Amino acid sequence: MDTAWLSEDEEQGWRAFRRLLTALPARLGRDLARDSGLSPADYEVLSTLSEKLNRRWALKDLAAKMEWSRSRLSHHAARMQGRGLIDKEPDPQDARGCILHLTDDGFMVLEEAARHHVVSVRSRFLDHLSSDELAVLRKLSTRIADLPD
Amino acid sequence: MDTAWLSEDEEQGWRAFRRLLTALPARLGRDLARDSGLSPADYEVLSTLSEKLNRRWALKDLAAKMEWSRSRLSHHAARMQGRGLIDKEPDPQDARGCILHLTDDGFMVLEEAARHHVVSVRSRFLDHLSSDELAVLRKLSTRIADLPD
DNA sequence: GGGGTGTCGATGACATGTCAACGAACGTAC
DNA sequence: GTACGTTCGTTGACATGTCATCGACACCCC
Repeated sequence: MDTAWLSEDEEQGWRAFRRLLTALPARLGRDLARDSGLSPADYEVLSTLSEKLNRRWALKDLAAKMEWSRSRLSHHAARMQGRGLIDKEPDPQDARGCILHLTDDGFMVLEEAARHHVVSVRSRFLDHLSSDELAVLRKLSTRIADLPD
Repeated sequence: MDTAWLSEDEEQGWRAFRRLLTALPARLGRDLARDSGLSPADYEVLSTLSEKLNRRWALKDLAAKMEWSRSRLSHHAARMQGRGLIDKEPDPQDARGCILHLTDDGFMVLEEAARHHVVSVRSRFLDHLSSDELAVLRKLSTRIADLPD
């Protein structure tokens, strides 16, 4: 039904890719939870925060960078604050805003998680691609992700 | 952080692909909801059910086919039954089990949804790939998705 | 400097998914 | 035929995500 008006090649390609689209994130997410007790969302927040020099970021900017809604990040940050991974401070520049920052605890958790995560990404993904395939994948991914929303 | 021990090429490739991994399902899901009022999960249940000749499937078999947990499908099927998209019957072969079947309503909703969905998959994905790229993507997707869990 | 407009983060209602636990029914071995 | 372990679908508690709404504040323009 799904692919009633696709050619045979298109249908097979789309089917195969759709399987990857569900299986790969599920596997990486399971590895992450097992190795570090983090959800993929936790990991994304921590790693994005850690990219800033002072490990601080205004909520709205972090949300924009990750392409999350402010609501989603507000909910998630509250939970992560409860676990001591990040802290929240008032923004001195804007009394409406708030600054999220990675705690030392959060940073340590992230470093340990990253060590495992890289292994996971390799063993479940990168190790099974030739460099040509990776180049093709990168080009096509960029092209499609860059399409207007 | 994420990619601290990846080569430059690996990091760029993985980053680009990760963007696709989140952006594409989000866009297709939005299209689906807008065009048909279905969630991606709804659509998957309906289209998988419709593949059987009699549009009937034991819950456990449907769950296995879609690689869902029985719990997830039980929850989801209950909601879809409430909307009249599917029905639930006792399994004559096994008094523990139940048979899900696509209602006429559900089938009509699916047909309309599929019409739009194909357009969506084309315009957001297939139309932007050469046939060579699609072939590469299919091969690599199959290889990676087929890895053990 | 005051008023309208827009942005910020928080919140509550809701939809969805996971997990562990459960009772009922199955199937096998005795 | 009955006792045992397994499988079935359901359920409840919980984690997570969306959306609409809100009060507080910022910004702009007069």
